[in-house]
Amino acid sequence: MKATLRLDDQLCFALYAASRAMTATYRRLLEELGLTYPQYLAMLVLWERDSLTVGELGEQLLLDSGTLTPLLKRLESAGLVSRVRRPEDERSVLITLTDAGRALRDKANPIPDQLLCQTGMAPEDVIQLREELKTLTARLVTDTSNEGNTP
Amino acid sequence: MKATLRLDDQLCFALYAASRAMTATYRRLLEELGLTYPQYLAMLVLWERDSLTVGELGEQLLLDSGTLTPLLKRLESAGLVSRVRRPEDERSVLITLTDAGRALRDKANPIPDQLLCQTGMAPEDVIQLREELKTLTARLVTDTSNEGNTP
DNA sequence: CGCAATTAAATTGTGCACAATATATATTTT
DNA sequence: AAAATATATATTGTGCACAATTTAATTGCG
Repeated sequence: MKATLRLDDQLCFALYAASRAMTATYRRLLEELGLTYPQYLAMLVLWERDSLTVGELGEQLLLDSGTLTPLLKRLESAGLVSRVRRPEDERSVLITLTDAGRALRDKANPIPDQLLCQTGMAPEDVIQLREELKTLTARLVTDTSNEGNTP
Repeated sequence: MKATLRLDDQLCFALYAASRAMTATYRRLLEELGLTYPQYLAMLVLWERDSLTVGELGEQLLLDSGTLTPLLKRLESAGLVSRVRRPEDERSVLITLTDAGRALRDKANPIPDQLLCQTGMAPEDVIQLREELKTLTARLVTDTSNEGNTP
């Protein structure tokens, strides 16, 4: 059977709509932390392992310096991270949490549960969907016809 | 069990990464049509039902005029659609395909199958994932704590 | 060593998303 | 009918994404 051009049939649109709805949900949760959703993702990575280079952060988030540099400058302006050139290799920039950045983690702690609640899904269903999405991402990213892609 | 702050555990990030990977895949497919991915979505709606107002288009795509107006102006510059005020209500703007816009559908026809191929997924699995995502979107959007959201 | 090639970030430019506001037209109320 | 209200789109401003280019530092090679 041939796939159609109907909007309703497109996996891509279901994905795109869900991703935007999810970001909108986070926007409200993150408002009081003063973070945007992509900034929150960067903070998640830093809370797990502090002092990463821009490149290492980008590897986790699948984002390049064109996106991360201005985002990290905003986090720096907000007093949450510091950006310093690595002495042993001045090409890379180390991103390190400030005390305020580390402290923000406490305010972020309830967010994952709040979000789970908003999805109205059973935790095991969330896990299954999440893993399906990871598989899909891996297939789309590693596809050979994808060579030369960002980042 | 408590949900964690680990990036790897987040449904939101799996969704965000998958959506961006999907868009990147489309970017290559759409290059020869001269369309961006959101422009392609708008064209999908118009190919299904021509002559829609900006608002009706936004209802389908869950986008507001702040996003659509400039996008549609670019489609107009590309000669694919026309934008004219509705005579019976000059507040709304009718978006109508040009001959070139209608003709572009032929070039778009193979795309859904090409994409299905790139996902490496069985069609029935794609359908199931798509419907799960629609359910999730509906839950996130209709959530009462979501009132006052865009659009 | 000296220089080409490589690597890491930053910069520039385009196109979304989306909040907030403005503008213009239509409808309702008084 | 005039004023108030509502509706539809457009505009403005911020913050991503991402391609392409630039800048600066490091590595490799002859």
